[in-house]
Amino acid sequence: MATIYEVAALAGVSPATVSRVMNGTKVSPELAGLVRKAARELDFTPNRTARTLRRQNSEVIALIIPDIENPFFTSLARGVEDRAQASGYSVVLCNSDEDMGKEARYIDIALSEHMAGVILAPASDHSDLSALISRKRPVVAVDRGPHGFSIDAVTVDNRAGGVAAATALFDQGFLRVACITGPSDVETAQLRSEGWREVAARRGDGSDLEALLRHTNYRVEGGRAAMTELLSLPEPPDAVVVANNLMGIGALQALLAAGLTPPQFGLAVFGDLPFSPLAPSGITVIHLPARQLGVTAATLLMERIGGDTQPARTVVLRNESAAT
Amino acid sequence: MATIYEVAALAGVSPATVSRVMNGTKVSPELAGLVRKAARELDFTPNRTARTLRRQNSEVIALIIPDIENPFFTSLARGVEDRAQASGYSVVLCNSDEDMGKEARYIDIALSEHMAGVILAPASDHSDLSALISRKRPVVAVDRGPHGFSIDAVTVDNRAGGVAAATALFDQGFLRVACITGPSDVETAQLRSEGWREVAARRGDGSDLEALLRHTNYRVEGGRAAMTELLSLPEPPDAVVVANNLMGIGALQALLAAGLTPPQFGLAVFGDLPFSPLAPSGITVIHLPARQLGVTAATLLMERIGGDTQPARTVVLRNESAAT
DNA sequence: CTGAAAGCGCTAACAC
DNA sequence: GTGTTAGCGCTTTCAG
Repeated sequence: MATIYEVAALAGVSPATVSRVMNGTKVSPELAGLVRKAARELDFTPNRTARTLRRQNSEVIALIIPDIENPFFTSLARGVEDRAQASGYSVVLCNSDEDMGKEARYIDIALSEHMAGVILAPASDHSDLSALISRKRPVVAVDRGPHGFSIDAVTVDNRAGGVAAATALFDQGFLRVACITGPSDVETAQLRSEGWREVAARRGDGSDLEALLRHTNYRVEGGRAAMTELLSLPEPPDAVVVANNLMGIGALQALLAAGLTPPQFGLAVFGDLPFSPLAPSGITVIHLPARQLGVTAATLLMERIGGDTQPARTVVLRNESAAT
Repeated sequence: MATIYEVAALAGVSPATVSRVMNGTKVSPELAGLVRKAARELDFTPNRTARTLRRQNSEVIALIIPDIENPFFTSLARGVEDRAQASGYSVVLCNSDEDMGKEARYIDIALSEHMAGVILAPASDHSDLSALISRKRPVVAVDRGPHGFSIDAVTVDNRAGGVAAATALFDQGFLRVACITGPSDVETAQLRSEGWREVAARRGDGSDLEALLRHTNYRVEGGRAAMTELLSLPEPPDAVVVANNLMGIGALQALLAAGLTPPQFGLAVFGDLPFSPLAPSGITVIHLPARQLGVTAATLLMERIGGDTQPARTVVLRNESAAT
């Protein structure tokens, strides 16, 4: 792998001049020509490692998400990517798999590779961002708040979404509205179920709410299992609020398997049902602006990378419910 | 950010000793203890950039895929990740977006960050891997062959899949079987449609095959548009082979919109229909072992990184069709 | 077993 | 406008 010195030698100039033409600093056209020719001949690729070491920063940002197989997060990733590319940054995607250990490892990599910044959807409420903070690296939390750390964040109003979902179901005439939500140490899971609880406490049939609440993983199987469980209760619910897209699919599978087709059984889901061949009918979906979350997070990050030092901001995006 | 020198000073040893402790080389227990204590106190994180510059290689591999929003590729990514993590490597995911320009940029980054290797699903037949090859970096192509470059590859038998798909449809009694495939410069798209053509030429009703073939992008909208077009033909088909999962969903949308429910209209799709709430009935799916493709590719890459220099291998995974 | 010192390839003062 | 040179932080001979 050719170095700047070899290029310099071939072009008959100093390494500094080569560096200058590679970086677009002013150099006389003749020399620039020679350098470019030499670089081409040697198939020269600048060594980013060396450059990063010297400059103490790179042009790549890390995006750490908890589930790369969830279309919500890939869509968010597209948003981040598009925005970052527009500013000349590349983004590398890291899958924490809802695991704080893996998350910590990726944070470590981002840090020690001197990446320009990181955007992350924390794997848990206890995610440790202190390494990022203490080294003053630009960070923004997305989808889930940065529990206990004072950094930029962009989320949606999950509690309001929970309220809207439950309200929609009660308005449709259902009486026993259950709730399937995510892990109890994940913010979105808590808030969404809290929204549901608030409404259910007021409008429910007075039965024990905790019996109608299920915490599970944010996956298809989790939703299916929880739904199956709820259906086999002595007094089963007649409707359910499901806290994410994947679990929504699982719940729907369980319902259909039991011969219950919405709106025969009430169903409200957070996030769009991905890749549905037909517009889901009889299902209330709380639309989550995934891509926009990504774009916004990237925008905030770019500002921080640019040197913005104002106090941490939290931006809350609107999520419209769309009953269908 | 603390350096090895500061740790050394605090521990009263040389930088070399600190380095040794951090890397697990033999050091007396007393010194090792002192070093670890100092490192902890200073919240020391080794600088990977410097290490990589010095060692000329890193412990991260790049995975470049053409569409991060396609569950087939995210599933493949999980396979790569799991296998790589098992060997102590981290993987960063790059989305080429079916764009050779972006792809080239990511290859460049992988190269100039001295990543240990790269696995990529080429954006096109003309993808330029020469930079990787000439620098002798470990590379393996996955899902799509490495057109014209002699490197390891892992694929499925796409032509056979096309044959199986078309055959299944004719066997079901359909007479005019059309085909919706991907971009004409993408290998999988070509091979899958070739498989179809071979069968259709033999068993079709003798009408012009090219009129029944559509090339489009590998996306939902592409599939939907192409299906709509086919349906509006003077002599529309009565069945269709669709070359990927996303287009399959689009095609299904168009069919349902037209009031045509499989198996009323024949449908065979490559790749599992993701996140389907119910097992698709009346649809033939050619199962693609996405995760396994990833695992296998990562395994080959790990071998190459380990120094294996045998001639380039191509491994072809089995893809079973499952009519349902 | 430990330390000194020479770079890895690049950039950025600082001279000229 | 261009060249010289001193590092960025780490690993790794090479001595001791």
